[in-house]
Amino acid sequence: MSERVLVTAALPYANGSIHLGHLVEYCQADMYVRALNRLGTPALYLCADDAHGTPIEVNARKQGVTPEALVDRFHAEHARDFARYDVAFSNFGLTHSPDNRAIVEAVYQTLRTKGMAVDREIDGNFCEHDQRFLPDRFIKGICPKCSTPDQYGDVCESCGATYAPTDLKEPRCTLCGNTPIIKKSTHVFFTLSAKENAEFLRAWIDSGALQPDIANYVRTWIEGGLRDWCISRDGPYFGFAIPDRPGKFFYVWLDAPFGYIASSAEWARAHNVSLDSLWRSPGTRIEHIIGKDIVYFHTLFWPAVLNAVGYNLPTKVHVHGMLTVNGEKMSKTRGTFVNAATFAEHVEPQALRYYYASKYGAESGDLDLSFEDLIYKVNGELVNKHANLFSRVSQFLSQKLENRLGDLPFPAVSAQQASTGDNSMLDQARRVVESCRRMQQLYRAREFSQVVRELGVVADIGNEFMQNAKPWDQLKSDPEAARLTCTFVINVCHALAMYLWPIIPRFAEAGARGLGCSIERMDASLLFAERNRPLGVFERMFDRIDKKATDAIIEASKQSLAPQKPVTAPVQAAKAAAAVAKPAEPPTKAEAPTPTGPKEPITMEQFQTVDLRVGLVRRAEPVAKSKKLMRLEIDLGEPELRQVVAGIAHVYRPEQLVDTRVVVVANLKPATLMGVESRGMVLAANDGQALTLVRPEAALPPGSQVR
RNA sequence: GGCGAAGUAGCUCAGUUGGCUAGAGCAUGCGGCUCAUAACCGCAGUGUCCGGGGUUCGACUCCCCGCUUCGCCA
Repeated sequence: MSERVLVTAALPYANGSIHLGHLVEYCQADMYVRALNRLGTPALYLCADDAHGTPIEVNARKQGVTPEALVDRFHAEHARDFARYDVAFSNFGLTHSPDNRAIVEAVYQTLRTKGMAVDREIDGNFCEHDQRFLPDRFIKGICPKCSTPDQYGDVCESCGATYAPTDLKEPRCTLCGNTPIIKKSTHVFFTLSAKENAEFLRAWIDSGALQPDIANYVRTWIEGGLRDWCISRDGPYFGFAIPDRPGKFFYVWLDAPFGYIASSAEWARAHNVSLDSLWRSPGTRIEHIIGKDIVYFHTLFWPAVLNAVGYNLPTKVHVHGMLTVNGEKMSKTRGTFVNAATFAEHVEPQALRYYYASKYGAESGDLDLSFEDLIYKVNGELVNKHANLFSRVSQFLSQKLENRLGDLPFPAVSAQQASTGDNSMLDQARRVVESCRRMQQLYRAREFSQVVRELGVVADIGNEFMQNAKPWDQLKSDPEAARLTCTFVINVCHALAMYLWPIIPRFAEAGARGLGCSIERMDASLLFAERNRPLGVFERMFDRIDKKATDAIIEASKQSLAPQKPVTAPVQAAKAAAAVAKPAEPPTKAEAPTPTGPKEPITMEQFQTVDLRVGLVRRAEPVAKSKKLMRLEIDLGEPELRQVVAGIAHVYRPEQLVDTRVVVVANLKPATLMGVESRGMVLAANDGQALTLVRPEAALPPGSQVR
């Protein structure tokens, strides 16, 4: 059997939405896998949602749902987002799965047997109020070095000092604000510090698994001395219970990477092959694609544990840089922290893929997304150069030459020979083929930016050829010469479709349909064989991006993620609400629109001033002394629940509301009804008699926009 | 502080073992074409290759010092 490649992208955490930064990685890996497969190297793209850990456990509890429910919700959302960006996993699993549990338990047993998992008692920060040990990120206090308040338990954002949570001055639990105490607990450690691990890791790095700069980086860690790694956590924790250690769970960073293997297991079962044929097989190459931020986990613990338990080692760990937007770190206030879904609402996702491809190299440098640059690249290259070439030649043939290809003055096989440098049609064909062969190498090396450059060269050959041959002139004296010219250019388009596919598959497929060509294999030896047949029907392939669209992305990102601060102080808010609630509205009774009658038309802009959101009702109770009013606490995806008063108590009972979804006007000015402040309004339909809540049909996450 | 990356035309960048007049795209200017999504083709410029030393017949490329920017540091 031929060699197979397993490509993984890091597991997204199932506690938040996919954003543009995530997509840097998933698109890159997707292009790589698509390219490998079309180059004839079977490749799988494996990923999963990372379901475990304290943040998910705490967040689920806050929302009053089980961690499983929270995770399932994000899993569905992530799958939907990835599909929109043509990120096509062979399998997209979830680390909270039976396969993963079985794998992790077996790994643990092996480590125990080999004496590589040992117990050790350590001090932990324990909150007596919440009855739990607190991870570093759940403790805040004053930095011991520079006295900046409100710093996490591991590192000071102000001076960059690193320390233990116990070093903090005035440490507090971020959940309840109480001071944690020190408490002992027995934990399981993986004996990373054992000599053989350092030796093994040095050898593994020397095998060429890492880019040179990353290899250097990791070597400094090894030479600085490796420490044992704690692989257990105290409950309450959302994770896999450790079989022989009641109350303890496997640390998320132990089971998360095994999610790669568990995801492979799901794929293997569905395709009727054994897991061992993938992960314990000399015929498999494992390639991880990860961000800089998690190099540590993938280059020390992970290979060391794999080595200990006898799985295939990573052949490559490709590290990419972080995303900046418009030259700066993604910022929620600036609107540059953009969710995948938000971007896709305004700009065709393939534009982002093309742009990212034009920036991807094999090195680990950061990648900047400049919206200005995005527009330039997509409009100036993808549309003007590529899409327009398909368009001009297809339409010329269909309008003037019965949509039929002619023959070329050379056999396809002669296009495979080296260019001689003359400017003949054959020689230009050879240049195209040479470009395509270069692209094959570049794809394998993940040098996508150079692929994009090479694609530009090919498109230029097509455009220049058509321009110089002037088929519109040829048409007058020798229509067959014009047909010949177009046949050549169609073959250039075929090459483009074939080699654009890994980057922008739907664009390439639309192009191939119009040409009636196959692009199932990325193989330069198949080029210049398109001749003597009718052409397909041309479809418009891409539209330019308007700056208004990217502006809208930034605007929408500000809105959807800006913390919902009260617009005014409570007292002022009450006044403002009174002002709105009372006068000023209908001019006269006669002119006032009837409830059922049509209202004045409004513009889209006016409508968009209303911020409608999906809300998940957490608590509901009737307002005392009121017949109709119900006090609701609603999750709008904000840090805190929203208190909203709704006139629905005469129709709904509290238990009919809790844990159901409603639609909320999120930016309504606060008002006080019967002495209870209401910050928002729940939408309900009313025909004058019956009243019914407006409810989203699917269980979208709280805070989802309604429009 | 330590480690690392980067600094080349107005902008974004390419320049794999040191070698002929330092390149591409965009933007700008001029000209051409009309099949095409105001697209396409041709021509034209401009650079103390961050600064300063050094090695060399020769340095954007190698070495040292400095400046600036940006990452990472369990």
